[in-house]
Amino acid sequence: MGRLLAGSVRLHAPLDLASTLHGGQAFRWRREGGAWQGVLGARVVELRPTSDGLGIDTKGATRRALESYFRLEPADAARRARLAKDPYLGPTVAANPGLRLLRQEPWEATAAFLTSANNNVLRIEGILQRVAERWGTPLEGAHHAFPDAETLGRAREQDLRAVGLGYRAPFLRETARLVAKGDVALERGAPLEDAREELQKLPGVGPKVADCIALFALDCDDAFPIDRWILRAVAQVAGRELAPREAAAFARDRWGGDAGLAQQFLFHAVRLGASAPGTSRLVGAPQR
DNA sequence: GACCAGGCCGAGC
DNA sequence: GCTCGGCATGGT
Repeated sequence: MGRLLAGSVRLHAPLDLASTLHGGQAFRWRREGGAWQGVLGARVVELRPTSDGLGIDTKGATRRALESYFRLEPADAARRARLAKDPYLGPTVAANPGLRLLRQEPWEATAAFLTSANNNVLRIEGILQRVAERWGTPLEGAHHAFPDAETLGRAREQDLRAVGLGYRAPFLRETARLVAKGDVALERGAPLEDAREELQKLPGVGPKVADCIALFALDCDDAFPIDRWILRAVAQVAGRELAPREAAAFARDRWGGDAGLAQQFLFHAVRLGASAPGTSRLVGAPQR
């Protein structure tokens, strides 16, 4: 399978594939033995840690594409260094050098996080897989490209419901139509407030989903998506319960333009804690 | 059989 | 402006 093997690239950077690709940012990567397989654009990509554990061997994508997707860039390193000095977040940052923010394709991220509303990660993954299998272009290895907005805008609502979208089916369909028509632009480079306003024109996209799209696809590094998990994590940092609006202000004050990456560390830490009873406290949080 | 999941929408104040 | 109920679905 020459196409899958093409573009072999070795990355030398701390890159924890499990926490990054399976940590609530992206939903279409699959672990195959010791490797992770997914789709970037129209190409199947395979990622495998090197035997020394210090790098990643990749197939199917260019170095440029991978460095963009995993944000292997100076600005990210600087962000990490600043967060490492945060008294609460520092130990978590130091303990997880390979946890990264992703720069995903905007339309797929929009569809994915619209699907994520009031849903859980396992179901989101299943739904998006079925959407890709049903409407996406087949690729090698039983993978599929994610269907474009025009295609999903033409899908029948009952078919979208049948893959598990439930009441989100008409939202996804109408959102796809608006994006396909160009009525709503999914473009990088706009300030967070502008991106949020534009994204929330889409049905099924509210403040939280808009922040996820802005952070994980549109380069809004100050976006701070607040879900139930993050609210719990921020409460730990702040030492008291906060309303979502207060939590947003807290994050803005404390982490500013680094809030998005801070959020990913918080999400990782608090979810890890939830799956390991007795360790829910953030690494480095004060004893109370 | 509740309750929860990376919430949003529309109705009623 | 705000709060609140409803909502598809599948797993604990």
